[in-house]
Amino acid sequence: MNIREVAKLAGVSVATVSRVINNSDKVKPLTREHVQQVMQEYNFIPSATARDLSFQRSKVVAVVVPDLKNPFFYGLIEGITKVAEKNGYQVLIFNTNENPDKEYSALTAIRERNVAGILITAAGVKDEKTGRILTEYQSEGTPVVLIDRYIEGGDSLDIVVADNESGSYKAVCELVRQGHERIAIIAGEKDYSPVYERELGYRRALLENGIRIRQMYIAYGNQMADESYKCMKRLMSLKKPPTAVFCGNNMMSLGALRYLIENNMRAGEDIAVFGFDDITVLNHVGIPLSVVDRSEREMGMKAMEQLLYRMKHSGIERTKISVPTRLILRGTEKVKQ
Amino acid sequence: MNIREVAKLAGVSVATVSRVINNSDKVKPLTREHVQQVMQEYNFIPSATARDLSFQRSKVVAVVVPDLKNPFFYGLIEGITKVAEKNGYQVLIFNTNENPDKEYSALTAIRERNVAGILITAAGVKDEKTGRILTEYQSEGTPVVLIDRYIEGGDSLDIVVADNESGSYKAVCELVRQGHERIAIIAGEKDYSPVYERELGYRRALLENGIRIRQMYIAYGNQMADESYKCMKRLMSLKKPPTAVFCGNNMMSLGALRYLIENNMRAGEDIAVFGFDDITVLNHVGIPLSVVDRSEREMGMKAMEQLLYRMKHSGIERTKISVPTRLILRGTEKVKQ
DNA sequence: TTGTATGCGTTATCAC
DNA sequence: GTGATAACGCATACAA
Repeated sequence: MNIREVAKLAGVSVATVSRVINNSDKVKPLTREHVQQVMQEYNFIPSATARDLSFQRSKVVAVVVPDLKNPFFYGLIEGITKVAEKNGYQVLIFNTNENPDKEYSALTAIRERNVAGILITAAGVKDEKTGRILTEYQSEGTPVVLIDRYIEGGDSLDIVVADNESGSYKAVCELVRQGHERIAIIAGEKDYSPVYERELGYRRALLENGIRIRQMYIAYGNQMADESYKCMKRLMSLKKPPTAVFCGNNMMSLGALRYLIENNMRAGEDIAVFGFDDITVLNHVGIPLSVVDRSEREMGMKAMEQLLYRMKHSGIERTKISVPTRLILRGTEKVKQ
Repeated sequence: MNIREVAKLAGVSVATVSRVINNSDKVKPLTREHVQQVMQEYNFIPSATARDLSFQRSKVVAVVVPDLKNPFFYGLIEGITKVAEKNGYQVLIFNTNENPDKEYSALTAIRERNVAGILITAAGVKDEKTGRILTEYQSEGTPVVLIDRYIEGGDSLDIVVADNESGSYKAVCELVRQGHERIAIIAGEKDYSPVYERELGYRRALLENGIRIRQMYIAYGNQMADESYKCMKRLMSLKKPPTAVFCGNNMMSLGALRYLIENNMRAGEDIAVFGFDDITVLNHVGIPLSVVDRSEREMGMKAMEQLLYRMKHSGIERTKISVPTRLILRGTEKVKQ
C-alpha cells in the first residue's frame, strides 16, 4: 500500500494525498477528511525511507558515545531520546568504546544515511580527524553538537558542557571551609576538557583561598576507575597524605572509594572525599558521597534542543551551552575529629 | 555525487558501479579496480536511503527497551550494537518507559522505516496489542526477537531469556546449604515472566529441600526499588523475620539493601541477601552482594545473532534461546553466628 | 561481463 | 485547490 494506491482509492491525485499527509493547508477540508478516511481504512503508513530520499534528509539523529557502560551516558541518552521523540525524531546510536578508529567508521556510516544531525561525545579529542569530519558535516548542512568534551579542530561547533571549572571550584572551596588544607585531586589527562577544567577549578580554589598548590597532591590518572585506584594509593602513601580528595569524574570516584574500602577507611570519617557527577546506585545502597552534580539528562535535552534549533537557523554563530552544577553534600566532605 | 556521476567518470554504466559497491562477483577485476579508484578519488559515499528504498529494507534494527535508566539495558544494548556493527547494521533506539502506549507509537514509527528487524523487551506484556503487532511484523517478513520477557500473544516469536528458574533455584539451594530455613523472596508481578520464573525457581528449591513454602515469606512488589524497599520492611517486621532474602532483580536488590542500610543491618552478617543480576557499581565500591549473574551483554549479542539468522532463514520454527546463569558468591549468602 | 530501462514511494514544481 | 510529472539515488531484470 503506497501513496498512489491511496490516491486511486480516494479518487484524488498523489499530490493531494501527499498534502494530506504533510498537513498542507492547501487542501479542501472535505477532501482531506475523505483521504484520511481511506488511509485509515486501509491502514496506510507512509514510507519514511521514500520521504527521506525525496526530501534529502531523514528524521533521524545520530548519537555517538564513547562508553555505553558509563552511567553518565544513561542519563544523557535518555534526555536526548526524550526531546527527539517529542519532535518526531528517531535516534541512531553508535558506541565507539573510546576508540578513535571506531569513531571514524561510525562517522562514515552516518554519512550514508543523511541524518538530520549529529550529537557526539568524541573519543578522538586530540586526533584532529574527528574534528575535521565533524566540521565538514556542519558546513555541508548537517548540524553537529558536541557534548561534554571539546575537541581538536571543533572550534566552530556548538557544544553543551557542564560548568566544570566553577563546579569543582565550589567543591574545593567547601573542602576548605571544612578546614582542609591538604587537599588532593585525582586528575585526568589534559586533553579531556571536562576533567581538565575541573583541575583548573581546583587550582583556582586553592589559589584564592591562599593554599599552596603542591604537585604531590595532584595525581594524574586516565579518567578510569583502575587508574584512579592507583592514584589514591599513591596519595595515601605520602608522608603527609591529604585529608581531602577531589575526584575528577564518577569513575574516578569509584576507584578512589574502592581503595578506601579495601583499606578499611571511610569517606567522611578518615578522609574527606568529593566527587564529580552523582552516582545514583550509591544512593540506593546508602553509600554517601558528596558530589558536584550536573544533570546528564538536562545536558542531553539541551543538546538535542540545540540541534533542533541549529537545523532551523543555520549560519548563526557557534553557541556554547553551559549546564549549571550544584553541590550535593552528604557528609563526605568532612572528617571525623 | 551519486552513482550516475561515478559511472560517467569511470566510463561504465550505473549497473556496473552498483555491482562494484555491492561486491557482485560478476564484474571484471580490472573494471572493478578502476571504478573503485574513481569512487575513492571523488570520495563517493553511496546513499543508504536510496538503497533502502530500492531494496525495500534497511540495514537498521530497531531496539525497543522499557527503561533507559536500568543498567541491565545498557549491557544489553552494548551487546546488540557490537554484533550489529560487525554485520553492517545500525541500531535505532526507542525508550518506552514501561508505557504500553509509548510502545505502541514506537512500533508504528518503526513501521515507516522498513527496518531489518526488531529487538524488544516489551512493556506491554499483558496487553495483547503489542503481541499482535509484533506477530504481524514477523509474518510480514520483519523478524522480531523478544528479549527477557515473554508477552501475551507473542508465542510465535523468537526469544532470548536467561535461565531464570534454574538460576534462582541454584541460589536458593545455596541459601539452604548455608543453613537457612526461613528464606524469603521479594517477588514481582506475575505478568513479568523473568521475575515470575525466578519465583518458581525459589518455590522448587524450597520444595525439593523439604522446606515449607510460607506465604508470609513471599513479598510481592512491582520490580522497582521503592516497592522492594517496602517489601523488605514488611518482611523484617514479621514476628519471625526471615534469615535470608532472595531478590527478584537488580532494582529490587537495591531497594532491599537500602532498607537494611537505613536500619543498620548488614547483608552477610545480620541477614543473608541474594540478588538476581549483578550490579557492577557495587563491586567498584566493594559492597558485596551474592548474585545470580547472567550476561546482559551476551543476551544482547545472542538476540542480535538470532535476528540475523532469522533474516536469512524465515519459516524455521520459533526458537527460544536460554542464556545460562551462574552464582557469584560474595559472602552475603551467609549470616554471622 | 556489461549496459538499458524500470521501479522503489515520496516530495516539489509546475500547470490548470 | 488540485493534478501530472519530474526528481531523489540506487538495485535489478532483462537484453546484449
